[in-house]
Amino acid sequence: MAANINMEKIVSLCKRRGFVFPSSEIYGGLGSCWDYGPMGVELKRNVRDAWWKAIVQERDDVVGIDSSIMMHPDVWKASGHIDSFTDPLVECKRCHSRFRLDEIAGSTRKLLHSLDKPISWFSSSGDQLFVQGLTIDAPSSAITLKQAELTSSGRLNQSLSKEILLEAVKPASKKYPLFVGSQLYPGGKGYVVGFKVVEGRLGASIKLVFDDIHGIFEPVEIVVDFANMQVTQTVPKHYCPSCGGELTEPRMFNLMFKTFMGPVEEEASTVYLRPETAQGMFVNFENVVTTTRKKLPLGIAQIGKSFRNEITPGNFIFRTREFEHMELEYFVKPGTDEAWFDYWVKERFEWYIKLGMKKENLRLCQHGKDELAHYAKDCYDIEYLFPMGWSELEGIANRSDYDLTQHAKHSGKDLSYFDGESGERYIPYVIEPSAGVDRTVLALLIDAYSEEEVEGEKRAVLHLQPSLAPMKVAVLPLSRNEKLAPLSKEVYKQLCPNFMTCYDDSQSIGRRYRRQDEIGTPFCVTIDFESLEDNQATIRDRDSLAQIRVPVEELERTLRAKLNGEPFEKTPLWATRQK
RNA sequence: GCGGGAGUAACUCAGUGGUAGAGUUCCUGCCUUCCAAGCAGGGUGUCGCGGGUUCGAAUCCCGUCUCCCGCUCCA
Repeated sequence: MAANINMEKIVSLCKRRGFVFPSSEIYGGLGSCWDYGPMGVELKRNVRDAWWKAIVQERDDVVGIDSSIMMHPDVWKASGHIDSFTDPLVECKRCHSRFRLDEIAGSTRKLLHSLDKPISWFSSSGDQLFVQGLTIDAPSSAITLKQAELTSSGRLNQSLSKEILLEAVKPASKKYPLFVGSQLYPGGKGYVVGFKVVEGRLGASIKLVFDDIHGIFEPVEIVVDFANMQVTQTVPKHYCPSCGGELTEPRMFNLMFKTFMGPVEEEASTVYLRPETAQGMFVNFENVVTTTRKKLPLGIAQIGKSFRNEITPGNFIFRTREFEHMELEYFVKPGTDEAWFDYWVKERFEWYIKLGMKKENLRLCQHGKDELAHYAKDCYDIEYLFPMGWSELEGIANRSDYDLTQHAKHSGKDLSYFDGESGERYIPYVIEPSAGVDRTVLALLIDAYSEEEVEGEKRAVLHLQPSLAPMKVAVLPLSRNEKLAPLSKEVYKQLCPNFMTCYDDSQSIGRRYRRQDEIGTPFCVTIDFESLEDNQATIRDRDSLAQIRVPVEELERTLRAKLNGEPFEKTPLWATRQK
């Protein structure tokens, strides 16, 4: 992404040129919902088509389906979405940050996973206070003291209550680990923490809360009781990872949209809007296998809307509650899954480059074991450098045999596959590349957008690959002079059955070129007065501004060749003709 | 939900109590006009909504709605 591109520019362009509008705008808009306009719908359709072509059309091992958005409620029980899409959330009472409870507690590791022995020793000399004996199992080089507060009367300096960064550095000596100020040192096996006490005396006790700055480790609370010369350690229930504050009781949130099937709400059964299209492929696995007579490896692909009641959507069309998925479930023999996983990671990454995205704006990112979804054995993200930072375009997951096994269990149907070649029967593994259409559209817009100088004037242009451009050709009479209209209209009529073509005769020719640049139209066909005599028209190339002149009857063939990537000659014709 | 920001023309925004503005865009006309040309015209607004204060409110007060950003999440 170029440095001068921000989201506002893209949002503004989308609004002005008819790519994306806020949903229900005359009513003030609806949060996180967006409508695609005349240009946007073409671009989006082209993205879908490109995916479908690469995944279904050009492969003999993948077929498509289109399953319904509402599915049997038991599907979501089997898939695990009822459980894992229902996240208990807690909120910090102090800074009001919100977290998933399992992120803070369940999946985190203990910062002080063990104490060799209860902390039983401390000394105080001069103006320093030392606590010794903490054994910290922390690979990270820095942890933070999140909180230090007096818990009984005393005169420890208040400055201890502000956040202090504790850095692990080498001890000066193994025998006598040193401590200075508020730094934490690894002392052989354990750690020693020392605090500078400005005003302290026996009779006070102090509570310390330690936390890893990366938020990976569970916070630990240590109370040093000076009166009784005791140090006690407790693992507090939960503290806010960002400020160390107290958290509220967890509340349940279900990320799935719920609705009712049947006209009377009370009597109707609850159904969910699908949060992914994948389950449609799993529940139809057997249907597809038997009707297509395909053998494994076999992929089932689908493009369609999904719905997630995200706590916080945002970043334009990047995260919305209603969005469009392009998902492939690729069923393979267990044991071959890892090779196929690698294959699809590579294949999918290449796809974005083939769409014309700049390679430096794309990267692969492997999920850590901790971040894996409930069904995943391994997962890679394809990320794009959006204005707000690297964010995910697509996830490629090895879902193992999780889904088919779950559905077999819940439905009572045998979903194993009989491999005629080896004579074995097994539950296939699944590799799932799952991409977001809207995100891809956004990334393409950002990637294609550029501001350039032409003859000292600025122009905004979308360098979209021709296959993606909403309009392929614009027919532009040089002026609105009535003599030019008949031939121009004739050319338009000739081209529009073949390409998405628009016609524009308002205002100056230069202005119209700029308009087309801004929506990414690759070619403009200009009819001038000479055309009336020689029956030739000019084709102007969006990227190079070069022009060529071809007979009207050759336009369709030439445009088709250029749209398919035939190179354009470089001399700007108008420049040589004018002077 | 919490915090911050913002709602005025299609877009970007100015306008701190006195006739609602600018630039861009858009439209029409003229011009044998090739990269946002020129000239001449033109259009646009419940100033987010509802109350209140005031002779008078885009402006001050109260309420309310919505959007954007962050937290969160992940395609």
